[in-house]
Amino acid sequence: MKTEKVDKKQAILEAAEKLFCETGYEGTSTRQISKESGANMAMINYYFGSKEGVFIEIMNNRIAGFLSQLKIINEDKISSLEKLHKVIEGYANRIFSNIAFHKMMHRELSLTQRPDMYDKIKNAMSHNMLILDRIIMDGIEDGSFNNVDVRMVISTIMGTLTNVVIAPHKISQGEIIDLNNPKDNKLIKERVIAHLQNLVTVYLTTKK
Amino acid sequence: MKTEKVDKKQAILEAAEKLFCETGYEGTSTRQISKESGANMAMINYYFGSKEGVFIEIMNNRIAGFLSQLKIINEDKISSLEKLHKVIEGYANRIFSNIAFHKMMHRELSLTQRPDMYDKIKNAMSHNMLILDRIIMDGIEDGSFNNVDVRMVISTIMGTLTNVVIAPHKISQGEIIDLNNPKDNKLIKERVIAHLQNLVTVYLTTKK
DNA sequence: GGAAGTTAATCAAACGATTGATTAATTTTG
DNA sequence: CAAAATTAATCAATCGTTTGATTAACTTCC
Repeated sequence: MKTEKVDKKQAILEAAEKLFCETGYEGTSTRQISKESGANMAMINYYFGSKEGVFIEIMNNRIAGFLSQLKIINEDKISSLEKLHKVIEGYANRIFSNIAFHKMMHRELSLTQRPDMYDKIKNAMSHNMLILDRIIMDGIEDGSFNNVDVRMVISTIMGTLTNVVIAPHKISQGEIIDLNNPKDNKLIKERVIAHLQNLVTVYLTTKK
Repeated sequence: MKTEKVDKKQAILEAAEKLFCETGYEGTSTRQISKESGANMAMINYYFGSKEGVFIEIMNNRIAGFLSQLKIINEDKISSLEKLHKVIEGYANRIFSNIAFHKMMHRELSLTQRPDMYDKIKNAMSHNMLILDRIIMDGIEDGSFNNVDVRMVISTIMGTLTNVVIAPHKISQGEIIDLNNPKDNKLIKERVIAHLQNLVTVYLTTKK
């Protein structure tokens, strides 16, 4: 029996996300999406109205999941430093579990075009930055953190994570690191988590 | 007299760079480049062979300048920490003096497409990372630096700088930061330099 | 020195291919 | 049967590139 009953709508979304990640929004044609998803071209407009509609839906889905995660951490009854460690771990896990999408997000963020998308990503990011901001500020105010440049520390945390997944990876003892390889992915992820946690601990809590 | 003699070739390069930075490679048409530069469409292919030829020429020009800068620093007779501080300052100055191009570089780096361009950027980056690697390794070997995860420290330095210029900028005491505004640009640049220099000093030289 | 030859630079127009989108007809489904 | 889903065919618009012709400046040669 061939009751494959693959949801065409979902198939389009998945194919489009894959292609957008690989070749960018402009670099992906609706015909490619059609072929990759197995759906007829017209289905794209039938379900999403337009190519941009597909893009927006993908972004909305992803960002929705992004937002809810970190709120809980900030309400834990733990020290500011422990909160920070948890946030770093949470960020890293999310980014490393979908590197391609994270790349795409940054790509679209660096374009002045598509202002609605830019605003959406910007808002999602700002929200995350706000949580980090609050945690670090609390730590400074209760005296457990040094009086650092909060905004810059946030840039360091987020920038390091982004750089690790985007920047070209060097050879590690003769073998090329491939973040699509689950083993390498896990290894690098744990390395950057350990590094960042150690870094913020030293930088924020070392007394002069 | 109508000897305007504007170098069309240069005009195309400048217009294309501006447009590529603003709307991306795929998002920019040869007709736009033609209109913006005042040159006939055919001139693009006449001088550069193709649209991609223009892109490659722009990249080559920029990267060429990028490479020579940092070599000198590493040959100075100063401490590893001072070298590191100088490199951070050098990076920051270069990035902040041409933010749009730096964005474009990162955009193209996140695309698996256009492998020749990817390789070019990757090589340029790798070279810079190698210099940083050498400086930090030397510091570790002569005992002036802690035994840190060198690759991750490099990601932190480069990632922080990139994040500051790419990530959306928050409101600072009621006013929006605009890195195209020379005053804001200088301010933020000095902030991130001070932050990174302080960060690496604390992280690399603080004894446990 | 001036006619003849040669060159690079520039142009408008057109090329075939591809783009995102839409139509109208057909099939599937409830 | 009617509504929803799917299809092939087609749309106008735009894409990057190429063409053939023209201009203007410079060499070459007698």
